[in-house]
Amino acid sequence: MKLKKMEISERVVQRLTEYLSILKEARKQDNEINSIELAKIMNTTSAQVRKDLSTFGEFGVRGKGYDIDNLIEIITKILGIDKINHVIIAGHGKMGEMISSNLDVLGEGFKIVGIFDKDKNKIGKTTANNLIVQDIQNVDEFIKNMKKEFNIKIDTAILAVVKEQAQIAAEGLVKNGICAILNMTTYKLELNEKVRVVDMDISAKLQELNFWRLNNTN
Amino acid sequence: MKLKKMEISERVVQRLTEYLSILKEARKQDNEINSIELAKIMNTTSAQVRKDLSTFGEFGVRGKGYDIDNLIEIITKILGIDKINHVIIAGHGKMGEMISSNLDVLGEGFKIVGIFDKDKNKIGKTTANNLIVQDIQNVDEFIKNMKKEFNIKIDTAILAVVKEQAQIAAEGLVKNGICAILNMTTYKLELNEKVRVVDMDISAKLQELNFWRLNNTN
DNA sequence: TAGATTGTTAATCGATTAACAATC
DNA sequence: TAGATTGTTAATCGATTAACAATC
Repeated sequence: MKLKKMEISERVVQRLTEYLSILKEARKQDNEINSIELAKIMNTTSAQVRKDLSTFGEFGVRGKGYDIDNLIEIITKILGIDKINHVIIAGHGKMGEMISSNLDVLGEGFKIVGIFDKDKNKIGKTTANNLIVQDIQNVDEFIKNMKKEFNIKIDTAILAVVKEQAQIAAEGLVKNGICAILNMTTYKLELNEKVRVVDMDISAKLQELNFWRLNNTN
Repeated sequence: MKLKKMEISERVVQRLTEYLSILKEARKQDNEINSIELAKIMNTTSAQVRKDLSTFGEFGVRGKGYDIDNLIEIITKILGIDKINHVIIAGHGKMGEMISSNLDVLGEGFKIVGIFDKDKNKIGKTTANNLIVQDIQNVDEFIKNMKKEFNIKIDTAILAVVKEQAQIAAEGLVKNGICAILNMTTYKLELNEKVRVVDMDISAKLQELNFWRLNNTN
């Protein structure tokens, strides 16, 4: 598979994840789909669907449409979830626990290999997925060890500490080689721009929703 | 406070929630902030900050900047979280449980007043916040009752069921008057366009993050 | 071949930013 | 008044969409 290399917008990547979810659902009914059908589910135009997909290559068949399995495979590769990506969780409060006891929420392509907290009462406890909560102080050692012993490079973390600890915890992770953070806190992280951060804030999303509920113009 | 009524873009509302979070943090240090400082934290331009805010009115003082408390109050009102918004949770699995036992994640302005599930083993159980999990079949009755007895109108729901049940559960909620849904599932809901849906999908966000990690051009 | 749908170009639309008059 | 920063206009940039040649 040849992928074009170019400037890709955040919007396109967001939609890519939506396409993937839709395609997996559509696959239950059919083998093929065209840009018109995809657009309808996405609430957009067929032109956008075709343009989005053509960002990465030519995956369709003129006169027919797209093979769903093929498209799923391609998007899966583009998102890098055709392989297992090793992830650590920083913070084993309610949110961290929810994830570690419900690994399905991560979807395919991700594996939690370490869970860290700074609370002495939590450290040493075994989690639902049979990992042991480790001292966040030892994250450095852990990452180095995973590399040395298993040749597993860990550069992604889910940040699920309390918001007061978010910045300091994130900085610690970055210091130890983490360059991708899923930020589950409300805190707006200020990090080296080389570090990728994706925010995932329930309260912010609820606020958005509430605004639209109150200003519904539909 | 006069608010201009006009077409407001989703981007602006998203940023509004970010401004609010930043302002609350900044308030710990200072009383005032200007568009340049705000822009720096937001990774954007001061022009955008001023334009965003001026969408809703004139809140700044030329030559000085913005009063943080004032701005917090205004944005809080714009987002409708100066009042309590009553919310129900549909689905009391790991995700629903995480929220109901960790109400802080909702932020200010939201109150969970009902929790529903279809699992007979869960119905009747008392949750961490002292609510009783109710049969999702009775959501209709519950909403009517809240209106009649307490004059509380419930139109927002957090959808935290398993993805296989997402569409059918959402349709049920909408039938009973819900018009705003925070969708915590991976399922792409297809509902009447009058219904506002905000998606909050961990796996999708992880996928996005993974893409950028792999294609880091920073 | 005729019909259908892609991939892509060009036109349109909307969002961001630069620049500056207004004004504290 | 001089200095600073807003609010807003106009210019720029980027994203969406319409339209159509390419082609299955």
